[in-house]
Amino acid sequence: MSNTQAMPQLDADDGAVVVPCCPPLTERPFTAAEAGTAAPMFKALGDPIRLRLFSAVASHEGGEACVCDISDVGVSQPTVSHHLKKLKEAGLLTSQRRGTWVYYRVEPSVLAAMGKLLTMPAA
Amino acid sequence: MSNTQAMPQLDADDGAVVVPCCPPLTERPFTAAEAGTAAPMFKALGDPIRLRLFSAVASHEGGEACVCDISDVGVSQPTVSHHLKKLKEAGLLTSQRRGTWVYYRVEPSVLAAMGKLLTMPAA
DNA sequence: CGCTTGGTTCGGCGTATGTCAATATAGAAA
DNA sequence: TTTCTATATTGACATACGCCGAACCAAGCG
Repeated sequence: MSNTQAMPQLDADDGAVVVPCCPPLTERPFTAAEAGTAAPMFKALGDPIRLRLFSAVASHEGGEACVCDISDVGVSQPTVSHHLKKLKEAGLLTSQRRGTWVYYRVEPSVLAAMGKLLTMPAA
Repeated sequence: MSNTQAMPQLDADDGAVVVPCCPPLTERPFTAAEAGTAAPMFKALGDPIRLRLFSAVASHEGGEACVCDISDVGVSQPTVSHHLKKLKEAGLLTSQRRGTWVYYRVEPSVLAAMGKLLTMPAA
């Protein structure tokens, strides 16, 4: 599972496909395919703990944070790890081990893409 | 359930709290309270069917659509109704009965608020 | 090597969620 | 009123999800 081979369209670590995705939600009705791509990103942010973890990483210096810096969200450490994994699988975060610690960082392009989805029709 | 009394912070129809909510996710770590408020909105859009329904309403003329216009998303009629209810409870949609038909419309302020959450730190 | 610290994975448990068929309600129409 | 159409609600079911403790892996240190 944790082989380090080069894999196309995958993040440096593992499982974190980065896609451009979809027009604004208000532009035209989403197709099933578009919804299937975009929904998991919203879903990933749809849990309070994950939202806090994501915000903690995103607001951290350099858009990057060690797990140890953001683990204080009121759940056990395994649960934190589980949620970070979900965020990574949704393509919102990437992870990198540096020595003893593991650092998570936001995927800026995905954040921007989600922002555009919620764009209003030019007022 | 469908009493028509004036209720503070509640939508005209029922259960649809409209809140301004939270700074950008990247500004500072979300508090538990902020996460508890914002997460349900993302959660509501975290299902492909709901995302399509929401997009269908949002992209419809006048940001409003009859249920009959958007029900073709591949699930049964009760399921459509169920998802629309969820979107309403999350404060993303409001509903209004006009004669035989029920019209759903987007809550523009909430859409804008979610967009701001995903704002990047001024590049 | 063994020990300690940081983090992930596993197994299980209780609850939430998505779905449908069946039924109920709201209006319009006959 | 009876009937028909449009939508909502109920009840049941299978699956997904969030959570924890226990066990496990990875890296540094004696």
